[in-house]
Amino acid sequence: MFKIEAKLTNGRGRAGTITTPHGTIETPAFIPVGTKATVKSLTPELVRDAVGAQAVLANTYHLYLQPGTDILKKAGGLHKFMNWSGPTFTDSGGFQAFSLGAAWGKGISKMKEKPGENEQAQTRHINKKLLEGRAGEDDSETSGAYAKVDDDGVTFKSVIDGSSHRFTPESSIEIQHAIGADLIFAFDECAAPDADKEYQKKAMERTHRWAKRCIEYHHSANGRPNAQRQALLGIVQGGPYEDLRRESARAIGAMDFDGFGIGGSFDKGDVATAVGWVCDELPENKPRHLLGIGEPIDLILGIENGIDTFDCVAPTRIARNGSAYIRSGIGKEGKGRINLQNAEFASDFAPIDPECSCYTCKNYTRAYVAHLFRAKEMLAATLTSVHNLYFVVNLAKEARAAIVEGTFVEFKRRYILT
RNA sequence: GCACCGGUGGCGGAGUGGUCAAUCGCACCUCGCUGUAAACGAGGCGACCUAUGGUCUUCGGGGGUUCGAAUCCCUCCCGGUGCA
Repeated sequence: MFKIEAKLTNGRGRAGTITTPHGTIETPAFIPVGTKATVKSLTPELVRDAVGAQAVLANTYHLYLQPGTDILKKAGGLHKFMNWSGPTFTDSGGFQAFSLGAAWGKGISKMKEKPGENEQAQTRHINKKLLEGRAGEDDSETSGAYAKVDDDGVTFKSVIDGSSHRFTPESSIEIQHAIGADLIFAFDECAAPDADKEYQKKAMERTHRWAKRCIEYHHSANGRPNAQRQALLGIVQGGPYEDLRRESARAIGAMDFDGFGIGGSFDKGDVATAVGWVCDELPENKPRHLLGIGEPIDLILGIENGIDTFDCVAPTRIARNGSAYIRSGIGKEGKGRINLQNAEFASDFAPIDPECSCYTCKNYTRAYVAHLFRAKEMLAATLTSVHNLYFVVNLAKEARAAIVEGTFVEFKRRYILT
């Protein structure tokens, strides 16, 4: 299923291929997120041809709520339903235990500012939590407005209609079998970045127990049509702590998974370090997916540290919110992105990124896209999403070529000014 | 010509003697977004200063009443409606 073609001599990175029933993924690769069986604002044809994506990743929780498992089955599975003929992933729904649970309403993401790095941001979060009376809530279980975790599974409220639902490792895998993606993820618990080490350990151990249950259920489901064709990836947790990360990678790495996901919360700016710990412990002959991480700088450093595939909502989300990636400034004082809604771009008739050769940059100007945003036209999101996704997809492709050709150092230097 | 209603910050529109440099919405200016609760969220938006405070100038123009006016009175200008 996974084949390594080339490796870095002075790093953990590798170039390879993941073979699936719906085609091959050349790695490293960026996988666009299509949570509800759609990459927001794009047609599958744009995702394939304009973006050049090899695979997409959908979400079990969201598809289970809407349109529901039965519709996916009747449609003949995710591929047919959304008219995407290439490889697909589904996330297990475990992340929603975090985003709809501990993180709900707190304005926090899984990326934590390192202490002292941005005290204002930290203070803002704390104040927000105090204002909402949430500080210090919950003890043994992670709970929030829409999700509550216990040892057996997670109880959810639908964000659509408030109805109650429950996921367990078994039910998550069962639903993922019905959806029929080529690569599916074990059901895990993503602990909040503000959780203490004790809780991170607890969530990690729970994730390990759930991992075993996922494997058992997956392997026992021989009668089901999709099960044997689907690759099951286990998820490493452990938060920002090296000992937990290594412990988790060893435990998950020893289980009978087809590949691995690295999930959970990280210290901002230190993702690559944590990724390195994990990849040092994981078996080399299976693919590694970094869940939910994918800013350009993270891609470059993640690839260097042994990641094969990435998914991330950032390219499409910031696109819809008016920001576009540009090559200059990545990882340095420049931000590596521009906010097209800033006044300066209203009459800037250059392409979004002068160095980019995507469909948007070849045909449209910053001023035009800026106008679309101000006018609240849908095309703004489409054109900017095409650019941002092309940017990260292409970045991973360039990295792959650089690994194969032995020019990764030069590749890295082109983007990151050191 | 007479009568009535109305003129508030870029726009719309609150306020109708002190707690008003003036609620709110839009626009505008920034910032943030990392397994999508997200085409979203946050902050700013008269000027100046020895800034968790102070000073000055603002509610069509001018004048007045009052300790104090966007708010009351007089007058002028402008807009709308009605009657001749």
